[in-house]
Amino acid sequence: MFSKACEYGLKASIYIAMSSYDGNRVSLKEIAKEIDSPEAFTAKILQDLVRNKIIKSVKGAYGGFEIEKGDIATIKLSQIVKAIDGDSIYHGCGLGLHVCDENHPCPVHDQFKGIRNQLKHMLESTNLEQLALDIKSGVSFLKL
Amino acid sequence: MFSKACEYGLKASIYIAMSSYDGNRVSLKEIAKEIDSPEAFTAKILQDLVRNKIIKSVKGAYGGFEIEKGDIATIKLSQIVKAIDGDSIYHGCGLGLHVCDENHPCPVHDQFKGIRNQLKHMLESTNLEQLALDIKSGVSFLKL
DNA sequence: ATTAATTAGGACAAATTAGTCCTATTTGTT
DNA sequence: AACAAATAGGACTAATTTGTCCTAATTAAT
Repeated sequence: MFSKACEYGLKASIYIAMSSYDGNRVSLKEIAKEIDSPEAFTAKILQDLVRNKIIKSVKGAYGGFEIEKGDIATIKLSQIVKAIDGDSIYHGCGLGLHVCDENHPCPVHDQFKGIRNQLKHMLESTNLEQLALDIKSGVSFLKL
Repeated sequence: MFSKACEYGLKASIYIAMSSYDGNRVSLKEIAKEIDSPEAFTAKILQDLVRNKIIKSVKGAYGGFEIEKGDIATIKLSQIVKAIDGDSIYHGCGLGLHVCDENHPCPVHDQFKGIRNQLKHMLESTNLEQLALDIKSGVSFLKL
């Protein structure tokens, strides 16, 4: 569904949100450890999220990654997915046709429409705070 | 969502179904042309579908691919997807966790569950005949 | 029998995605 | 000023997916 990069990006964002919620800036090393991802690869993805202004980075000693407290509840999964995988997941045709719309639908266009819309809605209505709180309360997990 | 191989496999299957509906066996060359896919690569995918007994092949002159008429309406998209991409699309975790279930859910487990179920249901309830007839009647298209 | 049309399949090549390594830069601490 | 702890980023490697090419096997028609 999502690329590996996107999976790491989502998990990392959730972890950063969780820490930032408690006022703790976190290092790449800690993030990679906690979400069980390759460190250097995760670094690239975080750079990407920083460039897209989804998370903030602070260089130097005691630096790391953080999300401003007030932003945690406003960042939607859709922003992260779009930043990393683009938005092909929304308008992309299920069978890979270059043109596929109401006027010229692929054979599964209608069947996919509902699913894509549901996915889109889910990504646009789920924010980092919800997910971070679930982990803090032990309801969900970021690794294993 | 699906791999390229799976997209080609689905399109090819639909095209073969459509021809078989009219009693016409079709060659690899014709299939690749009609679904706009690379010929040799498509050959591999068709071999796979033959091994999985989803379509039938006939070697030699005047040979080609076909689906028994009585089978066209019974072949579900889910069988094709499973043969080519496996069933990770069903149980695979949205964030790539190795373990992700009700007891140990990832942060987006619940959000994804609905979408995956809808996708599963769609693939299991859509058969090749429906799709082939839509194309024959000009309602949907296999290329462009 | 020979030929032409066709699928089967192995070995390879190209493209994309995933991941690593090294160096530069920044910044707080001493 | 020097050092240590961090992110930034370029260049590289590895793995996977996508795609090609060639040869073998099969089969209908002549």
